[in-house]
Amino acid sequence: MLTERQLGIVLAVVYEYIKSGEPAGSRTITKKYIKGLSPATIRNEMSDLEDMDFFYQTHTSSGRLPTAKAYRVYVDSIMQRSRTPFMEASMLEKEFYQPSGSRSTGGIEEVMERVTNMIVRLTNCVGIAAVPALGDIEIQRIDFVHMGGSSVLLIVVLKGGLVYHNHFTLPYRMSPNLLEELARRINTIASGRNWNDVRQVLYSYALTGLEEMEGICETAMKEMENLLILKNYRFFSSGAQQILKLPDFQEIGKIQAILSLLEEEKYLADMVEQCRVDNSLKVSIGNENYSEQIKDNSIIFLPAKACGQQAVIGIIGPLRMDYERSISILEGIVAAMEERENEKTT
Amino acid sequence: MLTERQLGIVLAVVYEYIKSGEPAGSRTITKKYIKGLSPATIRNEMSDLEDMDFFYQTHTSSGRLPTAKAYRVYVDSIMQRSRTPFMEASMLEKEFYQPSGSRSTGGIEEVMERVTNMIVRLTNCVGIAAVPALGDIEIQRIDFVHMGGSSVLLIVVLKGGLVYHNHFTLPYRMSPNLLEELARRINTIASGRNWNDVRQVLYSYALTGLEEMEGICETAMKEMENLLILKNYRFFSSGAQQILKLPDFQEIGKIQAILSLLEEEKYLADMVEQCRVDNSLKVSIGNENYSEQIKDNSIIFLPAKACGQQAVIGIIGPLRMDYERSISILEGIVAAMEERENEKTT
DNA sequence: TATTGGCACTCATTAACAGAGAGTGCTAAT
DNA sequence: ATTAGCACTCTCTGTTAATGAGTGCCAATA
Repeated sequence: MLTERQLGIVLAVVYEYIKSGEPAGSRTITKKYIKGLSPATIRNEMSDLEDMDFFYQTHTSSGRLPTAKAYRVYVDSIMQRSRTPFMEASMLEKEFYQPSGSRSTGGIEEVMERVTNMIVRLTNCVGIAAVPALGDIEIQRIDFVHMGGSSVLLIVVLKGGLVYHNHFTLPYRMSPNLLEELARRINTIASGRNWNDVRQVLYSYALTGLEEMEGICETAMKEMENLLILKNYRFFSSGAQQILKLPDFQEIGKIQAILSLLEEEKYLADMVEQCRVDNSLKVSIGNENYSEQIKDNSIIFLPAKACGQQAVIGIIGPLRMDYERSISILEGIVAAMEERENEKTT
Repeated sequence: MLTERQLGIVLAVVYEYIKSGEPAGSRTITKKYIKGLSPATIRNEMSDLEDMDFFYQTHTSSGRLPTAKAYRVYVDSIMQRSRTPFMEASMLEKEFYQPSGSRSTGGIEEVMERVTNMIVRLTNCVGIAAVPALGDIEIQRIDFVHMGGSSVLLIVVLKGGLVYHNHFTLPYRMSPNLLEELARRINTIASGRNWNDVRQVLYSYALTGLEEMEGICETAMKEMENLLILKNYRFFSSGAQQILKLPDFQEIGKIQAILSLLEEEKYLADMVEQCRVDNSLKVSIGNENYSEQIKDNSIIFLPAKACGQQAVIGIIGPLRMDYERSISILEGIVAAMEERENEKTT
């Protein structure tokens, strides 16, 4: 569909624009990328490519700007050729081991936080990390804390150290002792398994011999369901401050788009889900995104492992981002995380 | 120090600027606020007031803009005269009772979140809520969750339902049973009291009969100290998105100032502390703030009560904010919170 | 002595205009 | 198929002029 030369021009224009931030003109292309041809030839090709929706112009005589379609071609070409591993990989490891205070260990939450911070620092874009599909993660412990009256605090600890908690009210008062008994029963069954596996059987088991507590059990179960299923992912992100410095985000509207994206989470959740099940790198460019409002942004997600859990790390940045660098940085971090995982288990 | 008329002019200029956003000229003042005098007279006064540092001009022939000093005079005058209670108070109550899903109750965290959201919605500024001085809050429950090996998850539940958790590593491996025993002992002593009261005695008590666990106890105590003392306040905030819409925040730099203020927290902590001990409304205007970078912002804090705990709610907004409205909204929310408190205990 | 009217002056803002520069599209020549 | 040449378009910058809001100052006034 594209000739060799056309492909070269597309790649050149995208590359030039990523590096310089300026629209690329025919002259620049002949000088820097496709030597031996005259600007006029390139112009003709460019005109064709514009018809094919790879380029656009801000005005009739400006240079060419790549469309999302062109970025897609560019990213695909990057992914095919082998990337040079991120050079500062050694720094990554150090980062992981350098304790952020006195406590050098830390559960999955701390790892995720460090990862996002690292991404922000290295890319100046917004870093994201997510632990997906809570229902699939082994339950470590469940606790009810009696807060007085019929008010109860539910705490769920998942394997890897994710902690969720939520307040709820029981249909009637109950004694702390009964509550403890209930927690013990639930723990006996649920601990070591994941919620999806036990949700069906848990209710009847917990109730055995405590039939008078039916209402309470039901409420408690519903609450756990809320915590683990409705909140399907746990997102960590940072760097919203950083992007304010980027030239691509000098418009308030764009910042707003990103902030609301982070707040909504549901669009991200879709992509994270895809990345997780396919277990492969995902790049979503501009209007390929689900949400209209972030059509000026690109999102990259990569599967990773943290504290024995599946996880996904990624980055949100401008359409015009250095995809090659971003991807190899993410790959470097995933590798560092992997290494850390292995070391832990030995 | 200021004549009656001068005071009137200062108030008029601030008021006019808050309402219109435009610098106030001498003519406007005579037309809208101080009738019966000619613009020339006002000009003379204004010139004097500019020398006294109440006004400044963007250029030699622009209208007058209020300085922080003028805002201070204005705010002081507002605080003296009685405010009309916030009319939409009924809406506030509804808000509190309207459940945000199916669960209508909720611990202090949910209350704080609702409060900040309410502030944002009503003022279009950044809403803040803080639970201060964790060391003073009664401890409800302490838990250790054994995460395998020597890795432990510490969970602390405070009265009102604040939950803190953190991972740490013990100096050597230990059995889950011993860990449970330790937790039980600590709970026996600490539960129902605050950390400041028990920190001294806790260590020796917990150790009695378990001398071989000295290292573990020490680590665990240090970890609790970290959680409760180093993190002296728990801040909730929202609305960073909203302010992007405000005309005062069209400059990226200003947004950045606010975001970093929210992230650092330590400047806010000082003010919250003051507000808490004095138990009174605090307004910090522009360069009265500790931090240089937020000299274009004002912060208002008001003491409040939530779930039996002392709390502080507040708002961060532009220098040019509607102080009167902001304050009465905050007062309205505090009143609604109070009412809710009373209802709970009956 | 406090107030006022009058006037010159300053500065921001806007529009209109011209020239330079970058880049294109088209056409005719190679 | 490629290229050189040229007209054309559009942005960007700087200049100029007109407008208008507002001040500062001074002399007149009550």
